Parts: sequence; structure tokens; C-alpha cells
Amino acid sequence: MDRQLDAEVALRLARADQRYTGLRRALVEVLAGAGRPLTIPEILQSRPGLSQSSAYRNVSVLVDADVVRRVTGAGDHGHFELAEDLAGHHHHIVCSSCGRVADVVPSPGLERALDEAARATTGFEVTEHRFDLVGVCAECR
Amino acid sequence: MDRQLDAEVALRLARADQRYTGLRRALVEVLAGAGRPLTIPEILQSRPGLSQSSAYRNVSVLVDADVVRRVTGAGDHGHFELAEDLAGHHHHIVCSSCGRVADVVPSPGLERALDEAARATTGFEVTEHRFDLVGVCAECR
DNA sequence: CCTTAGACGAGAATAGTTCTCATTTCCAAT
DNA sequence: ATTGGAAATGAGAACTATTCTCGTCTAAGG
Repeated sequence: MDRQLDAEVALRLARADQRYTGLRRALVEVLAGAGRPLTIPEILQSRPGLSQSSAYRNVSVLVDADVVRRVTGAGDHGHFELAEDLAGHHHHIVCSSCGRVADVVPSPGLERALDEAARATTGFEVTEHRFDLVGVCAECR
Repeated sequence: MDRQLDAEVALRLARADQRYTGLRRALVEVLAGAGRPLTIPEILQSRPGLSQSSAYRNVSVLVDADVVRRVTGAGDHGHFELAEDLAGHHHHIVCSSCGRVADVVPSPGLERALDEAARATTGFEVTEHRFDLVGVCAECR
């Protein structure tokens, strides 16, 4: 696994008073290697023997430590990916048929427009934006 | 309730081989009057006596008939609103603290940028885009 | 080593949502 | 109007993703 990523994750867990255990390292590895948001069942498949309760518990710890982010809006299962400042800012495209989620790298022009929209909003203190495309993936088509 | 909306909903339900019952009319009224996506508990509050199972069932019927759309990514409950072509295209801002969702009307420039991004995506047949802001609402702040 | 706080796994518990089924309502044809 | 059948309704059971509980085990620091 990437050394710098490893060190940054260790730092964030330490900040949250959490240990960087083998299981948590494994979760970070799986998510870093996937290149797209994964569900808990998908994570369990890639690490046979890992118990479901531990997967949920530790993903939750990683979310609280700002290492992992939960992605919603794609079928029944939550999807998980590395935090944006670890994996790079990107958006998602969701298949409306099978729920699969793929990463999309945005253009600078798009980002400028999105930030502008965030600034124009009143009444809320905007902290984040989400831009997802919805469509049908090649397999489902 | 708006006559044109009423007729359009009747048409869509007929297309889906569904009746436009009093309960379904009530649901459309509540959603049209809210001006923001509502959860099932919120809908139940505004129509006392309405049973939970009927609310879920009929909202689902309305979703299948393309009258209502489910909004995800805001807390534990799903939120429901009128379909975009009935209520007008808009985006949402979600309070990360309490889960409340408000509507946001986008600028033409933003829409142009979003459409461009959709066109640039390959591998998927893009049918829709979602752009949500996340922040903290005035009450929670 | 030993101690002890925390992590682990298995399964129970929870909560949002969907399903079942007995009853009622609605519509159409007589 | 009346009746027959198809669909809607409501109460509660069932389902499923997720979280919690608790007894056991691991591992870091003294």
C-alpha cells in the first residue's frame, strides 16, 4: 500500500484516539485498490473470513476519523470510499438499473461552476457539494 | 390543488394502469404544497389518520408512475418530492446535522456546466444529474 | 511476563421499508 | 339501483441493512 496514504491514515486515526489495526489497514487497502465506492458485501467478498459486524464497525470508525466517506443514493447498500482529500476530488455515476457506482473525474470548468453555485446559496453554511450522474451502465444496456 | 398538475397526475397514473384515488390525491397535494422533499413521517404528520403502510405503498405507486421522485442521501429516512417535470428542475441542500432538505433553484450557467459534464461521460447512457449541496442550516448553527 | 484497554466475532436487537391478508371501496355492466 | 369483480386500504407481520451487546482474545506498555 501507498506509504504516504498509510501514514496519513495512521495520523487521522491517532487524532481520533483509535488504533490502526490490521483489520483497519485491510479495509483501507481494499478501498484504495477498488477505485470506486464499495458496499459492505463487496468488501466482505474481497476479504473472506472477515466478519460482517467488524466490517461495519471499522468502516464506521474510519468514517468518524475522516478516512472514509459514505456515498449514498445507489440502491439498498451504502457505498464507501476513501475521503476526498486522500483519493482526490471526483464525482460518481450511478447505474439506475444495477446500482453500480463508478468514479468520474470532473473538469476544472465544471468545478468552477459548482463552487459558484455553492457560494450563491444563502441560509446554509455550505461545506461540501455532491454531483452525481445517473444512467445505465454498459452491462445493463 | 393546481388543475393542470391534477390532470397530469391523472394521466400518468392512467398510463401506469393505476387509479387516482383520494389518498393518492392527498399525497400529491401534500408534496406539492411542501416546496421541499418530505419524509414518510412528515407526510403522516400532515395527514393524521393516514396509515403508514398506505403512505409507503402509495408513494411507491406514484414513484413508479413518474409522478414522485425519491431523494436519497439525507439521513435515515427517504425523502419524496414531485417529479422534476411537474415541480420544475431544481437541486437540494442537505443539512448535515439534522438531515433537513431544502430546494435550491439553479442558475442557467450552472445548468450549462452540469449538462456539459453529463455529455462528456463515456460508458454510461446518462439520464439524469443530481447536484446537492451539503451544509449546516440556520437552526442547527 | 502481566495487565488491561481496546478490538474482535457471533448473534441479538433496531429501524426503515415492504409484504400479507382480511376487509372495504370503487367502477362497470346489467 | 344492484351486483360482481378488481383494486385499494389498514394493521401488523416480515424483511433487510445496519448497529449494538457481550464474552473472548489480542497486543502495547510497564
